[in-house]
Amino acid sequence: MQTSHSSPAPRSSSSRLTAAKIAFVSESSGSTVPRRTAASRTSARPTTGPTTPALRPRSSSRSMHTTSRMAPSIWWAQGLTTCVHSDRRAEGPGGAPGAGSDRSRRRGELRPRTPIRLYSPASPSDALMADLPDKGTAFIDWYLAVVEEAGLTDKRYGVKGMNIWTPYGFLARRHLDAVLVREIEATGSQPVEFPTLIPETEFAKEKEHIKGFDEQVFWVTKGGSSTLDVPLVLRPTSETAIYPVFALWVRSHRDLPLNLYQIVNVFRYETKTTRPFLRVREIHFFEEHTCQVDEAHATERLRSNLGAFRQMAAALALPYVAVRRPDWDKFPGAHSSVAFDIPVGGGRTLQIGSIHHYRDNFAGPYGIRYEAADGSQKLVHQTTFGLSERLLGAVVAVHGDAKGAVFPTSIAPYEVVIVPIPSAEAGDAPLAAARELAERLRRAGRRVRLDDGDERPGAKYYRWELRGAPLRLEVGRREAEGRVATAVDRLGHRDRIPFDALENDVARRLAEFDRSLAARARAAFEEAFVLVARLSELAGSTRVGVLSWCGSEECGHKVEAAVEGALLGTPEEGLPIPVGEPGPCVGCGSTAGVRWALAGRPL
RNA sequence: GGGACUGUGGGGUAGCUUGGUCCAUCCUUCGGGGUUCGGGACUCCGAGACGCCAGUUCGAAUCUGGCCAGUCCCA
Repeated sequence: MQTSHSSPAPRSSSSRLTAAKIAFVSESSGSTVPRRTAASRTSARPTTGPTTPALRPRSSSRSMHTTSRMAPSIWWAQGLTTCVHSDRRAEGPGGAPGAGSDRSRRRGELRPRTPIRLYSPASPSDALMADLPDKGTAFIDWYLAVVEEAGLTDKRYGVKGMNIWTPYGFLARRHLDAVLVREIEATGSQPVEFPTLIPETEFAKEKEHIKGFDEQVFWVTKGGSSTLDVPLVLRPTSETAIYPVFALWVRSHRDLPLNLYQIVNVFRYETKTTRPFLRVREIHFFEEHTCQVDEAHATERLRSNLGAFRQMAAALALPYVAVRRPDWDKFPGAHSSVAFDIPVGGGRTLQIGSIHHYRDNFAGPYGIRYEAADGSQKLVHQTTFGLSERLLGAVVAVHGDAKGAVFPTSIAPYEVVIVPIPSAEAGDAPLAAARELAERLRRAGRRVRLDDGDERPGAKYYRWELRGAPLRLEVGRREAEGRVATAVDRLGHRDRIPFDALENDVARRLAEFDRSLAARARAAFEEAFVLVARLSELAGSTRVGVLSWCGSEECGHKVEAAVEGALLGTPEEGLPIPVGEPGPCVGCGSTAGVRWALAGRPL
């Protein structure tokens, strides 16, 4: 099919430049942000030229139900004066369902509508709350609505699967990257960055690897109007970019181990439906590549990676299972692969990272040899460790709730949001107090945002809950006079924080919030697995199945057919339910070589 | 790879079947003014769209073709 020459060049680059000029004014550095700068006033509106195809909204039958109101115009870049308010029905005259003409009714039949049950309020006060699809019954619609309405991404870009990192999403990503960098460097890995383009001649050296990625690569075949002698691959991952150079760098056992990582964008031509952060064509990718003296050291390196990931996942409060993938689902070219899977509800799972043992599969074709202490020439054993922006999607998917996103403080764009409550009688006091608190928290190293926009306080509460800010400080007349702030965390815990104890109490509240968030995620995680003794129990299961498996591919495929998903592999770490010895294989009844395995439906 | 469907302001929509009453409806949004502010404020004024290109026609958002973009289903 489209293996070569598939470069979906956007039509009108000039119109996209216009889009790029949209002002990104205020999401930046954390603290106080002036309302409505001159820049935002003048450049906020994209020009509506005769044709701006790249900016056209994509429409779908689904999106009409989901990301309705408050789509990301650039309210997030302004003084945040707009509100999330929605008239809940959008059914003024003419909007009422069923009131259309014959034609529209006919069309309604033609267009299969995803039945979306809107969040059903549990109490009258909740009725005003979330206007999001229900997370439990319409997960993907809920997810899309949250990432867009929270201002984490803008997918209105002319290339499918290539979305825009808006300021709020970019900040979250930057903090996420910082966590990854901190933990991987703690294990002695060093940063590098290799080029984006790979010559076809290098790309083609490892057969399994190419077979795995061949259908997913974007090709660069021309420079200007002349055809390139050697076509270039836009890296779908960087093995083939890095390993020819490793062959130059590694000469002696004294050069080993070589532990390097990079955080770069990689490109994969996804043909299926794309989802922001979860399945994209331009991937924000973390990849560690190492060379070790032998297999034992490589295994040790992977053990170290497991430890690093444990720390990363803990920082994100994400419970996960480390699962050894079956042979037919290994990374292309790997000897073995262990993936990190998380349940995201309804029996669905999401792979949020993986580590791979290559043995010398790549070292051979790429000639990565060293002279050992005894003078012999040996091939290195290699490992890799891969993570991506999916981690951000996972944070939304796991922690998010009926009110929207929820960020752990480790990667929250703003840890603390301060909302002043002005009133005629209080005058400037609330705002002055809010400024004081913001400045002190900023000095204390907190990421803080003072929301002094024009909206009413309640609108700001809803917005920052949707956006997932861990802690909100409310400062009105009472707080200003009593010098005690009202603190409400994203899980609803309410507290009072004396101005005098601000820095310490905020730190304590944030720590408590993180613990609560982790506990909530952990509780859901523990409910997400179920022991399964028969294949028939897998059909329609809303949990991840834990079953006995003989290890054969044949039985593996039986399992996959039964779950209408995948046999994820054998759990090695993190399975939250106690299991004893595996019983007979659910596929063939054999008791020889049985091991536990997980069956789920990858998202 | 095969099949089906959809494209109307920033977002969601009405209008399309039967072409004219449409310099396109309503909600939201955006800009400006005023009054407000302890859980999604109100008000006044203003702004913004028929995916692109051809064709049919006196006349196209509406019909036809191609293209582009997107969605779903099957392999």
